[in-house]
Amino acid sequence: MAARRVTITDVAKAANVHASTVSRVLNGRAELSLLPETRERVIAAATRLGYRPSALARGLRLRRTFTLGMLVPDITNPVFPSIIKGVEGAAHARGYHLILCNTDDSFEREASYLRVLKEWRVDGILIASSSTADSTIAELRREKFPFVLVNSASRASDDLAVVPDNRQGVSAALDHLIELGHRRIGLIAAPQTTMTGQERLLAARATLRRHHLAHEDALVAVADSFSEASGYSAARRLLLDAEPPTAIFGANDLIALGVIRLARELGLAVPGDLSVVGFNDIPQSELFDPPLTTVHVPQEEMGVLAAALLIDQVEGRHIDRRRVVLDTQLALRGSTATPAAATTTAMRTA
Amino acid sequence: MAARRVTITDVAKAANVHASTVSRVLNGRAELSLLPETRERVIAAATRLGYRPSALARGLRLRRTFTLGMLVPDITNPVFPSIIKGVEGAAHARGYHLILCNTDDSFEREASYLRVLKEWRVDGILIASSSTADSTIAELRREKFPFVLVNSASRASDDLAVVPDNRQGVSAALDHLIELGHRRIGLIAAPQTTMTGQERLLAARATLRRHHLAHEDALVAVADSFSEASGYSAARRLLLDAEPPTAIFGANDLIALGVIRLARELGLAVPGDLSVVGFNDIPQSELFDPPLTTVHVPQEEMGVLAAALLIDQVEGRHIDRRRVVLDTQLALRGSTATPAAATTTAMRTA
DNA sequence: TAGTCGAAAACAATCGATTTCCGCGGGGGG
DNA sequence: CCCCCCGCGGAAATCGATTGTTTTCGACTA
Repeated sequence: MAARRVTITDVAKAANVHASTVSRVLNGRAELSLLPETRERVIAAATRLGYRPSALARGLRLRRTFTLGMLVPDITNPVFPSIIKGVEGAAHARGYHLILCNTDDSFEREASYLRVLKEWRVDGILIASSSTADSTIAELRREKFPFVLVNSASRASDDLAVVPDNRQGVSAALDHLIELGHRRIGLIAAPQTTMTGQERLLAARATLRRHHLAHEDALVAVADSFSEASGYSAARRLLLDAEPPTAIFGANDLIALGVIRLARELGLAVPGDLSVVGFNDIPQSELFDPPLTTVHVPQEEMGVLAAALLIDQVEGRHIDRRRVVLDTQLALRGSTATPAAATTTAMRTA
Repeated sequence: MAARRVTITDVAKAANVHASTVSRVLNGRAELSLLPETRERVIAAATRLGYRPSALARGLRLRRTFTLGMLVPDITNPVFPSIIKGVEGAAHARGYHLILCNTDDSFEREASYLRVLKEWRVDGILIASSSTADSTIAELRREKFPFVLVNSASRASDDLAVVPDNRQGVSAALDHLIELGHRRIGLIAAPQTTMTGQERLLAARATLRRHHLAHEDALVAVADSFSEASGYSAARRLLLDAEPPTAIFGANDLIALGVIRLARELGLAVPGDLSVVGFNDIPQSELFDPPLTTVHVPQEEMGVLAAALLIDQVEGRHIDRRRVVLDTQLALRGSTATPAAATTTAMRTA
């Protein structure tokens, strides 16, 4: 198959020196006393032969790979590409690259990938996979393996993490609905096996309580996953009820889009008959029908910060904030309106 | 730092055998005459110590890593996550994993990542990066390095590739517009430095010619990239013209969305004043305002097939079709209508 | 009883780098 | 004149696995 790669020994032979000398020339620290002439000869030989050191051999010897692993629950959820882009950019800028693993929301694959990443001796791991089993993280923690949580935190507050301010975001979203005059507000929570799911639901309930609004069970549905399909079927449980809500808060944008899809199928106008708010502000949010009102999260920045945090840890730099919480901001768009508008707008859809 | 990993020697010591014996027990082929008792002892020791072989060491020795590399031009373009998901799933099922690299449409990063992937001795490379410099591919070809092109082909027809049928797709899209009665059809092409860009523009021109329609230069704009922003600014050049088109075909969905965004800003109703068609059928296409009429491409399947093709090549299996061309299908949705509707619908928007 | 055979497991080379430890030769100081 | 030190670069160990070759040892046969 592929032509034999050129090794350090080949270069050494070509330059008439020992392999160790080649190594010294190519990555010796500041002037290890090498004859400039030798240095040049080696470099010439290396470039002439197109020498590229084997990352495998180097990693084995150095016990470092300059590689980060990243676990993502579902790459087709548009939040993640943005985060990944941030991570990737920051990592690249600091000389690291990324092995990306899509766990498909499966515990099993998550565990399997985690093993693989360790077998590859990645220098650190980024976990965006919100369903991460606590035992998995606990193991990393126990082994003192460098890792950073992105987008979703863990229970243990001294794990390194970069997360959006869920409480603030959720609260802003619900305040907005309430201010518009909504009283029957439905909540579609994300799976309660995830921290994100728990936090957002908790924050939502707290906000409703603060406004002295009932939050009956009939107004809360828990989606099976962070996907549009799950949002759709969870929404069924709220909207087919005898007394449906006039507004729904979805734990993320895909869930909110699922709600909108169902609403459309049921002939409900959004926002006329039903206001919908999401969370994340995924790309193209303002091009949806209607443009999605949602909680903006600085996704790419989150990725950048997470990568920086991880690399700092890997390189043994001092870390002053173990948990970075990013401000969110409500993006007001077209999917929310006063409940009163219901009748007039319904006409158009009918 | 992390506790020292347990190595094969540790297991050997614990089981009171030689390291080579451990290796044979753990991955020796069918019965190399090992005492069952020894076998059990080794396995017990390995599991007790939680032994995980070092992929680095094994890769070095085996000259195989069971790892594939993948180059993607822009992970935030929603086509790619779907493709990646397919690739990842298929690879995982066959015991491979994926190093994903986002080239950000930069030649330089592409070349840099390609080097990195080779340094890591990935077994093969998937290239979805449509702007791939021919020289880059030529090098892979010369070195007989296994690679497969996904989503965009190369000029050399015997490179392995899995691509959508651009000609068929484009033709269907334009046939549809023409059938609706459009005569002034604008084309927003993708960068002509990419094969995809060239093919789709060529196919579009051929289709217009087949219908005996003029395709003046004023009706063709070339976007700088496959992004919404580029689509937006390219659209300016067509829509601010004295005699703007009544329909626009965008070389991909993001470009089409850029057109729609501009149209909206200009107060043009879509599809009333302007019909828009895209290409790819990215997720959530039917939730846009208006739901996007676009050429459906089986994205995940493309990824699955590409991974299978690459692995077949890597494993030396026989390959019967070097280029797999997948059928596309026009997804008729709300962004296209007869040009006549222009006046009536314009009212609503105004 | 000596010799042969074969199963079981140890030995050692190898993959391709990095790095510690030395050796060699020459210059300077005592 | 001898010794020490320093600059340069070679030798060899090491990282953690895999695998071809030997060794060991017990059993069986002549």
